[in-house]
Amino acid sequence: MSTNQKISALLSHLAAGIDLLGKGSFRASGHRRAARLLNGLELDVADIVNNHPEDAQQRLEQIEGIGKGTAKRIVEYVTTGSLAEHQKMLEQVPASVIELLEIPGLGPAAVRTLWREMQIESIDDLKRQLDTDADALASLPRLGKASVEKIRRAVDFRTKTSGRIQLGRALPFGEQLREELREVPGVLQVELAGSLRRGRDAIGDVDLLACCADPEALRSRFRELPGIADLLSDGDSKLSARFDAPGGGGVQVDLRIVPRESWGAALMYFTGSQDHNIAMRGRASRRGMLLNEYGLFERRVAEQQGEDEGSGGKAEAGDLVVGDSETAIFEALDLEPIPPELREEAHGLEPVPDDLVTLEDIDAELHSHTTESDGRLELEELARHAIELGLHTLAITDHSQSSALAGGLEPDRLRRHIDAIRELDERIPELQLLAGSEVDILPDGSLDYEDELLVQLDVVVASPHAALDQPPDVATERLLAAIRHPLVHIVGHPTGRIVGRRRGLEPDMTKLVQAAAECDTVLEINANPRRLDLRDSHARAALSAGCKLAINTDAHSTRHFTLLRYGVLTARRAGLTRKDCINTWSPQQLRTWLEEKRR
DNA sequence: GCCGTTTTCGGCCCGACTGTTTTCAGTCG
Repeated sequence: MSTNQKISALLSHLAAGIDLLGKGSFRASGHRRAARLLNGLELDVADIVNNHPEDAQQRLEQIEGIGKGTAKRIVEYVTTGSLAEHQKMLEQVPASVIELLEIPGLGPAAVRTLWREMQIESIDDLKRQLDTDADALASLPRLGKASVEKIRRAVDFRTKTSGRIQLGRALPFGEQLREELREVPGVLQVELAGSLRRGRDAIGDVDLLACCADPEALRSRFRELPGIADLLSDGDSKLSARFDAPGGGGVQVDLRIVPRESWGAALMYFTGSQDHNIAMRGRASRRGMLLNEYGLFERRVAEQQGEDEGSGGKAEAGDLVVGDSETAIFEALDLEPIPPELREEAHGLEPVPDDLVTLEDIDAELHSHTTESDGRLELEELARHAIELGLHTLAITDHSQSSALAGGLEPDRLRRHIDAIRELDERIPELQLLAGSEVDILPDGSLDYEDELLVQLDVVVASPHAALDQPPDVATERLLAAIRHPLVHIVGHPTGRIVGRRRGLEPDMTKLVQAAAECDTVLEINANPRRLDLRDSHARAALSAGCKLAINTDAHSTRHFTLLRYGVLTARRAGLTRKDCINTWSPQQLRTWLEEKRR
């Protein structure tokens, strides 16, 4: 974890403690806001504190959203390694009590009651109480039989699933539900919303938005969807259920039914992010308008009755300006439409480059495997498939010798493989076939083949595969060595993380992206949804340092080519444009770069 | 906690749904 992330986690935790102690919910949400901001911040606050010890506090306060309090806490954490206020909070609230807030349906008030009235201090305590004497729980103030059953189901659900779901599983699942609902007679629109629409690498639940001439037909179809396990709420405009997700585990799905005239406002509202919505509302407000999930309205100040007169009325919605289309709302607020992927705090309401990369722009795959190492397809099958997909360039990059389990090639076998690739390239003029290798970056930063062999390859993708739990400073040097190696073109899945499973390397990204920009070495966004590595925030940092990026599927089979869209979503979240994405280049432009990079 | 062409103090997104109440608090997104 970077320092930013560590402080962010501490502030979130502190916020939860403040909530439980009842010490002001606005203070708590202020901490949460600062935590979110730090998490998405490109620059490293530790650098600011270390490089400018005399005026670090003032420099930090320059950052929008960081005030005196947070600046002070950042300095304290970087210089001492802890936060006194957080320690003090932990003396009053056990960490295991804070964990209870992770159970859906349990908020600060309920957790406080469980803790104070029944000495329930952990999820295990809660499970035990549910098993032995659930009635005692039901007798607590503002609880009851129905609430307790809800909590029981939520606790069971939690033990079955591990939090967020990878985008690669959630998106096809959400799309399938969307198609089922689109078949309901009278349906006008059904769309995915939430973090799924924004293309985040992992999502907490699936949000669906619909409008329909016959809402009851839609509601009853939803209640009967295959895989539904538990209907959580069942109102006129909002239904919510837990589903058994494909491949085990479960996922919560929310369906909201909105009036047609509010479609755009509702889609915008439920797509988020929260920070984006707040920024949009703020912009509307400054322009004398009011934005909510029903539309963009003229703002009218309500006349106050009686004694309150003169104390300033509450703003309320006047005439509808626009509501049925997202684009129209952006335009009414003098903004170019912002695609869902960029509706995050890191992007703000900045203009969007008009050549933001799209799936259709990608014409080259620069990282793929054949049966020669651990791929499923023979060389020629793979090449033919690439042609069917309309690619003009395919790099064959089988594993190097150290990846023994993946059938990595010893030097002699690689030499023969290069010959086979070149021979095939001659035979199929419609595809530019590149002879490459995915060379292991060994733990010490050296590469898995001698330069004499590497130089014979058209393209070298260097990737870390082992020792992925190295300390950050060792990982930084290891990856820097690969980035600076004159024969390396691309660094593949640079951190080796697996979404939600393996943290992977945690190098100093600022140093890596600077070096990559200087050496003209390309960093990969590995499109496999298990990886999505570089992740969005790292890719954004790379772009602002002036790096070029590749989006590769790392294909081991035909199915893997379909994963490209996840890489593109991640790239768009970082703001990647066509010109900075080498997979969009022409065959000649690519060939020229590959050769000139080595001069 | 943060912020300021409505404010340096007093606001902070706000509506739907549920369950426990008997008019509303808590939770969620």
